[in-house]
This record gives sequence, C-alpha cells and structure tokens, in this order.
Amino acid sequence: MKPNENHHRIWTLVALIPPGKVVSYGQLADLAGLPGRARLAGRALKLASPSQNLPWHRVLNSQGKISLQKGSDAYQRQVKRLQEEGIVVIGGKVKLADFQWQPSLGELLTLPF
DNA sequence: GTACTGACTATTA
DNA sequence: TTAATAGCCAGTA
Repeated sequence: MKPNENHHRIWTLVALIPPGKVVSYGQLADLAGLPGRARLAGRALKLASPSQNLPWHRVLNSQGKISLQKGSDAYQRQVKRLQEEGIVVIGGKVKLADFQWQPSLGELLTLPF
C-alpha cells in the first residue's frame, strides 16, 4: 500500500517525541487530529521506512506496554532503546505516569499542520 | 460485496 | 492486576 497524508502526520509527530518520554498510539492519533484512530498510528509505524530514523520505540499502547510480539527482534530492540534513554521497562511495560509525554500548548503550536 | 486481521482502546469482570 | 469483550477502522484476500 501507499502512505497517505495521515501517515505523514503520525511520522511527523513521532519525530517530535522527546528522548526519555513515551506516547500511546491513541495519543499520537489524537495529536495528529485523528481521534479514535489508534490503529492507524500503529499501521503508520509499520509502514515507516528505517531510513526515516523515527524514534518508534517511544510509542506504546494505552497500558504502557509494548505492542510487538513478545520476544521478537523488534520487541527486544524496543526494550533496549527505551532503557538506553533512561526509561524503566519492567516486563515489557513502562509506567506511563512517570514517562508519558505531555506536550505543552507551546509545543502543540509548533506542529507543522 | 463478505470475512478476517491487526505495532489499538475502553469497559467490565 | 490481568483477561475477556466489544467497538474501532483500514488493509488484505
């Protein structure tokens, strides 16, 4: 399939997540102006090319858990990258209360769309 | 067109 | 806290 404008919005937002912080798929969709389309966020990440160098590891599900198949290469890569940024991962889960990104109004105003 | 699937979520038990 | 469920919406067959 071919990436569309919505995918690009998701990618743009992912690129803005600060190191050491995480967001949920649903949150990404909301920020992109696509409320209720968390699955679209997940699909956008799957479609993303490695050459885009997106910090996709900073995206978790609404429970703070990694949504990739447990034990897979990508899963382990995500855990490693999160820990490298100082994020505490226990059993594939992150405490959203401690690490979830809360964009300020100022940050939201800098969004390119 | 139907049916199934998935890097999702909110609700309920 | 985990698990089942129903709703969700694009993509795929």
